[in-house]
Amino acid sequence: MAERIHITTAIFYCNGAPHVGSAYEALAADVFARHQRRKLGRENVSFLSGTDEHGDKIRRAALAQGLTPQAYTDKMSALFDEAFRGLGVSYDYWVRTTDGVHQEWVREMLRRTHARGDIYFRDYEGQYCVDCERFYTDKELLPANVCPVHHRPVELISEGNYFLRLEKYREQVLEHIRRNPDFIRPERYRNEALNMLAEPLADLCISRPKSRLDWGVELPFDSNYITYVWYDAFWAYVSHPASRDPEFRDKVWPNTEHFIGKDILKTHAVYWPAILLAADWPLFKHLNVHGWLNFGGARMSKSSGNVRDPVSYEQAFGADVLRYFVMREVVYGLDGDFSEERLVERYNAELANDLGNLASRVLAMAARYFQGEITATPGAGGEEIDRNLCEAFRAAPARAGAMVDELAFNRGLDAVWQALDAANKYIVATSPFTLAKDPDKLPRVAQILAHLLEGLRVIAATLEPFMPRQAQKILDLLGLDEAAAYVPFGAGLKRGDRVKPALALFPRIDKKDRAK
RNA sequence: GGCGGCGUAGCUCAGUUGGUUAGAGCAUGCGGCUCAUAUCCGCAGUGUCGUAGGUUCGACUCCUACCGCCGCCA
Repeated sequence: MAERIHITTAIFYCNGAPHVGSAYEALAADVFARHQRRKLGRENVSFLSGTDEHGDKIRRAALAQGLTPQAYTDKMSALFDEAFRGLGVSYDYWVRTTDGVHQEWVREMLRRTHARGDIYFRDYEGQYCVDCERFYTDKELLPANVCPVHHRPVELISEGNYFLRLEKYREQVLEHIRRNPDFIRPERYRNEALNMLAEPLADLCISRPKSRLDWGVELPFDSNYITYVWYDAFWAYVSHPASRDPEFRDKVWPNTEHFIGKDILKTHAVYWPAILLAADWPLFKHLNVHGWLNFGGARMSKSSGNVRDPVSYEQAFGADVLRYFVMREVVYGLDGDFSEERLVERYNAELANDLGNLASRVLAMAARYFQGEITATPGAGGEEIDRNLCEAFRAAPARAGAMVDELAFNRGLDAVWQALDAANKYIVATSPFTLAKDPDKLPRVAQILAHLLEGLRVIAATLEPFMPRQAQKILDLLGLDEAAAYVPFGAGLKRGDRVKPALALFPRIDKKDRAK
């Protein structure tokens, strides 16, 4: 029986519009998910994303626009959903933390954890920052009791609250990370997590009194309180699929791949595992941590004003071009730089000249010399140069797939481009356009084109996770349906198949045009 | 203050357990082809591999110190 896996992005806190940074995370998870579906079968992969909609920041953002929190989050969640769908992000679940199924699930987990004795009540006094929605110790604060993140004064608040016994699970989480070297990847973040778990942990406050904040999930064991936003949000990874499928907990959840940004490493490497264990849930498989997407060298953030709207890039270049660029340019786990100039450079050199032009010249020759008909057997080459080319086409998908499994998206694309290079060199070396002038040599030309067309087919199939629409366009040009498109090299196109005339898949971008 | 990372060709970066004249892509110059989106192919480069020491027959790779940039924790 095939393995079933679960893939998640972070649940986006929707107090502002989505930007290229959040799109990057969704795109990385989507490329991974699409690849896994090809590998494991559509029905064995569930891919989840959604919005985190509770908490004080949301409530205040809503008020600022004269909306109720619910009306505000309806609007914002739809905005995220539309932006991601427009980029081709293919999640199976779009979870909102304000929906009924989710809230009931959170209450059930609270009940369960409380019954196990891992949630307790005590009085607490501390310096509270409304923007961070958390308490600070005195030494964490800047002079004059100012929040180190927002540089705004904190408030001294005294209240009773519910706490989760974090320290109780610290050793267990630590041990799990030690025994599973790739639990948190890349390794640099694993080391940081081990550091965080090296010292005793203060228990985690998971409630807020309704008198102060009522926009959240009510505690099942005390109606005067709601749960703190993080406790609620984590369970969004679980609530819907677990409510739908009783086998989810044991058969699917342990194979979960979380995609998160490095800013929320601590919550996902320390709090979330403890929350799971306290609720008697197993741990997930991997925490896949990515870096920042900078813009022109500067950190992209709302305060610096260089936040870029992913939709504007989608309109300018197309979703697939944006997807290709961020996956090719950024090393997963490290910070990357988003620059429009780099994007145009890569577009022209790699998409237009290498990929687009290869498709164009091969299809043009097939149309010109054989009216689009394949009159030789693809993949069954006689000469050494043919066998070498076919080997390149066989190796590329395997290599690319292995790289995506390891989150090395840029190297996966590099593997595909090695096959493209081999194809372009093969054309020059065999010169089918010269052979075609001699009618006796047309059988050889047919053989050359058959290999190239089948190679193009494999390349399109391999690129599908990265550029789903353009890949489909190439497969359409080759006249293939879904069943024939995603098979190993040599098993796709057959003698007698017909392909369509060439067209420019990626028209070159003139830099001068874009400058104005 | 503690822990960790990075510093390689003009630009962006590869260099997997130390082993022959240190690589790729982009950009630049020259040549070839004409099927193709003025595309493709070939050739040509340039480097005190952050600095100074050390270990070794041999160091971009290991060790120490320092300089610069950055991250996490406190």
